[in-house]
Amino acid sequence: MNTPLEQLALLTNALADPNRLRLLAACLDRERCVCQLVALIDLSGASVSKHLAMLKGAGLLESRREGRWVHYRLPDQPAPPAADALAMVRRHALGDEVILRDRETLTNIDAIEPCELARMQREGCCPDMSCSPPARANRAVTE
Amino acid sequence: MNTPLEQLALLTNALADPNRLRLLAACLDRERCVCQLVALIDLSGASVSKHLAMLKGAGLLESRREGRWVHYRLPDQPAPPAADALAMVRRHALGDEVILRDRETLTNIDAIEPCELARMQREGCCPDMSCSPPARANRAVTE
DNA sequence: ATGTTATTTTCTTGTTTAGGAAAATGAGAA
DNA sequence: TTCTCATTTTCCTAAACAAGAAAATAACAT
Repeated sequence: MNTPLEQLALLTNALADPNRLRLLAACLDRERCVCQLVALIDLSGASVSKHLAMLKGAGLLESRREGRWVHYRLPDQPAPPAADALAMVRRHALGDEVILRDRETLTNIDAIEPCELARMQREGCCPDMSCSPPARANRAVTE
Repeated sequence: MNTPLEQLALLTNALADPNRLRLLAACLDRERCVCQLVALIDLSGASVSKHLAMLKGAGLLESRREGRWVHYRLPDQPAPPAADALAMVRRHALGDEVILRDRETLTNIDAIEPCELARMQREGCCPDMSCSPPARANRAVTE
């Protein structure tokens, strides 16, 4: 579809944003629902969705719909340039402080069901999960 | 100086432009003078200079001054992320049509001394080397 | 010194991009 | 159906970017 040069520019352009790198890094070990990624990154859902679409357009992520939720994950068989790019991100982003903090936050997020998480976001509590202790922090906002 | 994440974003941003990829690819096998790169790419000298500065700022190129001419080349020991990026460019850009055509053009350009090349550019002949046969085409503008 | 010239920087303009708000879409639930 | 709601798209604004022209540097020539 594109010339290799344009393909490479598309790929690197998709990586050329800290928020997109964080989103991509968050999907490196498992698939993530959009609402989880919104909980992780301090951006509107619309912006997160657009960033994810860009990563998908570059062949760095795939998406899968499950009911109301959409999950993003690494491609089963990424094209060679994308595979190289992913390897580079793996090697050099995982040592970053922000990414490390993200990974901790994600373990908290993983402890919450997507529907609970979505409700918390709807009701405006802890958009960045800063109030959730390691165990699981879904009771504080229930009633 | 920067966090690894910012460093990676800086690096990928530097690669996220077809003209910059062409400039970088042109330096993959040997160092190149700015005037050679201006002869290769259809952009003003100012724009080429800015693109090169960006590649240099990302750690993908070094520069060396020799008299009036400035030569750009790959770093002796690129930082690990830059080294990975360069390997990626090597693997995936060198098959591109534009890059292949550039490499042919560069063999023509290499046959011309920098001072001749600069004079040709000054006097407005063949800014893209399209008139230079394989041997060396510097007489046509000499008179 | 003065001039010449290759490169860089500054300045300005048009295009692209990131971001949020609001409307639209898609998929369950009632 | 109608409602709810997660996600995407559209529309808009502000910041970032690419490009050339012109001014500023840097280095050699005279």
